[in-house]
Amino acid sequence: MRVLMPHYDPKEIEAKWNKKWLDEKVFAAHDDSKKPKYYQLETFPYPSAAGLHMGHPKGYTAEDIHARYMRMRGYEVLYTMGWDAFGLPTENYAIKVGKNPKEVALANTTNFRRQVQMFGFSYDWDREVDTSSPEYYKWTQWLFIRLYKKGLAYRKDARVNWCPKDQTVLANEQVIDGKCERCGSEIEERMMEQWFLKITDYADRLLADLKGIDWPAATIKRQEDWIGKSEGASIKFQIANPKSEINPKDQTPSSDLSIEIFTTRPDTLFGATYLVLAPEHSLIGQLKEKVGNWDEVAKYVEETTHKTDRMRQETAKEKTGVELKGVMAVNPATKEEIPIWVADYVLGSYGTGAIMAVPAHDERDFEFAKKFGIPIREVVAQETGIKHDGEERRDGGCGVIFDPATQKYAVATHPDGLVRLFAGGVEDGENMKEGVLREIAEESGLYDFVSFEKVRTCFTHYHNSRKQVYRSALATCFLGILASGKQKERKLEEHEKAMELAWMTPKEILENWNTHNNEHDLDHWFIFFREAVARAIELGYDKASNADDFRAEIFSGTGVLVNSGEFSGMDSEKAKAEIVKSVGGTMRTQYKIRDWSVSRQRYWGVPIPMIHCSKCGIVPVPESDLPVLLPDLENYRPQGMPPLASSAAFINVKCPQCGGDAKRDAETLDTFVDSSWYFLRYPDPHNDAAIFDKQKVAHWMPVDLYVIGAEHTVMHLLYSRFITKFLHDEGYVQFTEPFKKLRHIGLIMGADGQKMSKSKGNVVNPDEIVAEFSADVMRMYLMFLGPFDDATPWDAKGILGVERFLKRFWNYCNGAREKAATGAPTAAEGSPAKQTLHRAIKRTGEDIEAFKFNTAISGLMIALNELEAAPEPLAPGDGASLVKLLHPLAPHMAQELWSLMGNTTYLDFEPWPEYDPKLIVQSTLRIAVQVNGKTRDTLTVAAGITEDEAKKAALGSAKVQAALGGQAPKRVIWVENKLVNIVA
RNA sequence: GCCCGGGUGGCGAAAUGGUUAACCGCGUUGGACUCAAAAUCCAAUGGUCGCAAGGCCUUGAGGGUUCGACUCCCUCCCUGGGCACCA
Repeated sequence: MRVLMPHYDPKEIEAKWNKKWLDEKVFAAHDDSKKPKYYQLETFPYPSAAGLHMGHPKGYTAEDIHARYMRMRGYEVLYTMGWDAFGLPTENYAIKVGKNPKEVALANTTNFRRQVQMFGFSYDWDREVDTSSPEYYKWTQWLFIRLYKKGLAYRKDARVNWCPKDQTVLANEQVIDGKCERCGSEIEERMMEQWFLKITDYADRLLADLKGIDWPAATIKRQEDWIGKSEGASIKFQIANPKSEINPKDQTPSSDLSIEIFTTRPDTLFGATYLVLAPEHSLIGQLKEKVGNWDEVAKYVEETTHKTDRMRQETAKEKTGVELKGVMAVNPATKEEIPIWVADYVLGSYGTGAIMAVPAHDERDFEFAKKFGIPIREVVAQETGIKHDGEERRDGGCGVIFDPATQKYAVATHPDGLVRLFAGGVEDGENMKEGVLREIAEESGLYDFVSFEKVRTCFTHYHNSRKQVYRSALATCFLGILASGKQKERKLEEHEKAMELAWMTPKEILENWNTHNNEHDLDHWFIFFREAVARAIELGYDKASNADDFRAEIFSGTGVLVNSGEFSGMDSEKAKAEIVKSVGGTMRTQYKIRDWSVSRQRYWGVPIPMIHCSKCGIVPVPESDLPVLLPDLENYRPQGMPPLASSAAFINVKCPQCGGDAKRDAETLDTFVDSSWYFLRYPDPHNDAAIFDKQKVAHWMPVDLYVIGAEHTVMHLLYSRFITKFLHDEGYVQFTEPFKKLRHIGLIMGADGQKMSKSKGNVVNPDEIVAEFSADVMRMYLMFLGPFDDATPWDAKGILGVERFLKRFWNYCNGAREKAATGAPTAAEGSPAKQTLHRAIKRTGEDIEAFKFNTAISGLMIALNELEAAPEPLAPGDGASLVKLLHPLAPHMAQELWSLMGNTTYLDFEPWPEYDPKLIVQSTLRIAVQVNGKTRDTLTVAAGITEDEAKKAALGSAKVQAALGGQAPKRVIWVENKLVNIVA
């Protein structure tokens, strides 16, 4: 008898179930459900004219799998869709096709809705939101007014990023490499009065609350970097009365003028040899009368402030600046007068716009000081070697001697074949330089130098092997340039008798001492020598060595203070607070994050609900008058001024406060404001009396799982966190973090491994794939391609494997059902087929929870392969379990199979099958037998074998004996249920 | 320059200290069915030497730790992404 199997027709099946799911509102989330809640959020799309790109269905499929799985696990799942419909691309597209943005947006969302419904995503469609609808943006405006009333929305004249093509201002985050994120035009900078949101007030909390949320570590780090917390100090430098007589007419007392700087390294204060003001610094103007070279300064300020950040960055390699001649500042630690410069390597927008420059310990200051010949004073000695208890202190120094005549360096050679620098301790009554000169003369006889100058200081820990003591020393290195080869008679101590003077190239020297430095005793010599060679090259004496191999490097780490008055000898970290205190400075925390610029001079956005009155100033629109509707405009194109300004009907209004003539704000809000709170609306999407019902939000929030593209790691997430904290402070929500768990979607690349883009011609259209295969096949293939958060290329052939699997799955399930109906025997308790099923139950559930969809699918493929090979089909109940496993991944087929089994329910509310741990345990095990870590045999043994039995069996293996070759085992290692390793 | 990922067959990838690394799938080769093709099914498929049995080699390169390393540590190379004068 031939069984007539139902034909698998995905088009029909998918259309049928998609319609039923929608019509019967199967996935409506019930506020009053007794089940535990689970809120799943996915980035609501920006509905572009191009329709879904591959990234959308990839992320949405993962969420849908998870949502359906959670429903089967007994959760009441809130899972929704909405549209981030305001924004520039829609407006630009509308301009291009000569239509109204509203019309374009409607067509786009309609197309997006059709597409996502085609995939069968299990959304609660009654909760759909659209940021461009007045019902939604009424509350965006309300939120803005609340922020304003708390002083968190304010206007300031600011340098803004202006996109000449889009005719609008962009947030810093929307400028990529100096170009507009959207259209790629080169950004200009303009001064303009703008609305800002004071996110900086929340910087500390935005940083602190990153602890304890389940987000990818890299995303947390990027948020931390963006917030950019620095602990430091601000210190005032008094301006001294001019020393010179450049401008004798200037009688203003200058003692009350001071420059406040911010530094993270107050420990280096004694090394501050000049100050730098940013070109924007207000003090520059105040000093006009005192500055001797005002014209030059003014010209520099003019030039640099008109440079955009982009242009500053492009010329960043070369430092520029002008000294304010005739004005000096007083270093509060050394009381020394130091020059003041204006230079654009200091940013006006960070800290106080002024710095103390410490060229010895800051890369940028070093570069600048070298270029302009400003003194470099070392105040931190690098610590080298390994610290030991009971060290004795003995300071000393060493010399690197260069002979220009032979282009070689002098070192001391010893019978042990190693080389050392000439070095020694300082004796009473000597300073460091004298001591080192004396030691060199005694040890090498050399004394006739053109120059002998200090190179670098280190604080070193070492072991004196001759005296068997641990020592620490402040060690100073000098570079001596030989004038002549004249030598005095050497005066060597007993232990130095074998020492010889040798001349070598740097390469030879480094090769010789690098080999025996096991205690790190000579780390400082290594630093000294490299630095001395770099100096010799720089001074023009050493012409043979390669400047790239020996580049002068400043030390910017922490260490032991030197040349720092009473603080000398202290640990630089510990000295920070004390130095700040001693000069009357204050410890202070600084952030990189800037306030959020939200004004946009475009049409297609939320009108800013503010009124400008000539009498009352800025007055918010009364909440009862919200929403301020976006008017329909004939000409909405930007023309350098906001489009709304051209509409007299919109712009002219009576002041709500005084009743006089006033004007509405003509700008619209950045779309990131729209999307910074949409997740709070889904729990109560149709509320007309409030932004949301507190109870409903308290019930559903926070979001349990948010799946989002990795491109949103900074802006959207930071803004959403900010708004959440604000609403918390206002008493609207009781949590402070909106998203408990976050997962990122890896890109789907083109077949060529490149990002999909129209210009590369490697774009794959989801509509076409679904038409050619089916929604279920496409869902499964998107998940099967690779790990969810990895970028993986789309392989047009690979999808065939998934299609074959689903067809086989269909045939197997129907075949098994019909065979069982004929009364044929089915897989019994304990049979291999039954074991296969239970292993699959375990694996599928675990992998879905861990977002390992590729291995979940692979596991089901393995299971199907085994089931097809099994002699008997699964019994009907077990077949039902198998169908349930498929359901989250390919819901249309699973639901159809479920229905063919005679069920009338929806699988989403059927319980996920439980696996029986007893069925998963194997009765026999395969144990690896290794000899010296190489597997030589495998044994099949009964489960629960003891260590002794296993070892005995392993040693009895002929292969093992052959591999041992007669050697007696030294040791036998047993790893339970896994292997025996015989070490011979 | 700095900070994160990543490098495994012809391809997408599994395995994150333990059963001779490569599961699952794509592709390829051979076979069955067919007049033929598609579809489907069966078998083979890391490299290398060998008629074979079998041996040797293999997770970017080199070192190290370990009884045992794709997995942990160090150095380097390549690659994707982020930040980039933030004092």
